[in-house]
Amino acid sequence: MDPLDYRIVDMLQRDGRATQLELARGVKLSQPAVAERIRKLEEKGIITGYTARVDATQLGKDITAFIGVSIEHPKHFEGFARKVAELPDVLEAHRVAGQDSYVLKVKTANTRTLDSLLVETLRTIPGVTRTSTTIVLSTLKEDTHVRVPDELLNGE
Amino acid sequence: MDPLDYRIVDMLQRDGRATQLELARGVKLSQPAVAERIRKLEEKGIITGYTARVDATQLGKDITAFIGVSIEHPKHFEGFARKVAELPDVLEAHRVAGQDSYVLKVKTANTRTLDSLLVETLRTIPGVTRTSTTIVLSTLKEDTHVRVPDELLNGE
DNA sequence: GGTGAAAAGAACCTCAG
DNA sequence: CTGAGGTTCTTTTCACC
Repeated sequence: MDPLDYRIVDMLQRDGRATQLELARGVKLSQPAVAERIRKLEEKGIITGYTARVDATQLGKDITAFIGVSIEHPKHFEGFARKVAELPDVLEAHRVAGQDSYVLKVKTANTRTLDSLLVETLRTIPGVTRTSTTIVLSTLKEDTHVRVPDELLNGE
Repeated sequence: MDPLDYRIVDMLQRDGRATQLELARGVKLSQPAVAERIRKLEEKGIITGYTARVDATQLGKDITAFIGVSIEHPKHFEGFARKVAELPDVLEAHRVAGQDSYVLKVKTANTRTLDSLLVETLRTIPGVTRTSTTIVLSTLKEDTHVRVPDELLNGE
């Protein structure tokens, strides 16, 4: 990983459909050199894929919420993880330090579907003792772009 | 938006570099028909862009955390929003209902940079009275893929 | 590691039907 | 929307530095 690799990663986060030639101009290398670097970045798992960003509201998901989930005993963690991984409205699931065992980020159609997710789905998973839901009123920023520090983009 | 549009959106979320021909095969339309639908989906803002997914850890961000921020009075909301939008380690910022005024999702290098973000940056923004930080221990799932309900992918 | 040139393959746009 | 055609662009390959 040298500064050129970091800059390629940065550019691809800004435009996931950038061509090798465009990237090559950006980093001042030849296009085959960029092709080789991208191949290695993907191989190393630094670039894990490419995706289209979408407006969830226009796909009928009007509610975003964070849900803290308490689980009574660590023996239930694995079962919980397996269940939650399959729920389509759960975009993220993190195990966390603190009161709650997990924090979920969900995008769901409306309050009815949120209610159903909470009481019919999450609370029926073994070990779940409590959920605490924080509803998002408005979103200022919702990036996935992991910024690379300037020191890494230039020369240390 | 008909089922074919939903399927195109779904496929592009899975592979943001899918070609028009690949998508055309997936939805059983001709390639020019798909090109036109994508153009309209972008124009309507349903597809908002394309991005490479990356492994934040390999880019030196070892810590993910959620930070609840309390602000003493709504008059400080706008200033807070402006400041926070520029912080590179803050990937998301949501105004929320409940105790806290905002919830931030951050990815940062280490505990030192997290501490600096909290005490040197966030707590110095006018109106911020309190922050509560929830550190992520492990992540089960961190998608951006907004799943489209099966009813919409097929025929209602 | 990188370059440059050239080949091979796709992608995308246009347009008549 | 389709199908075909043409143009352009990407990507791969390879000899050489």
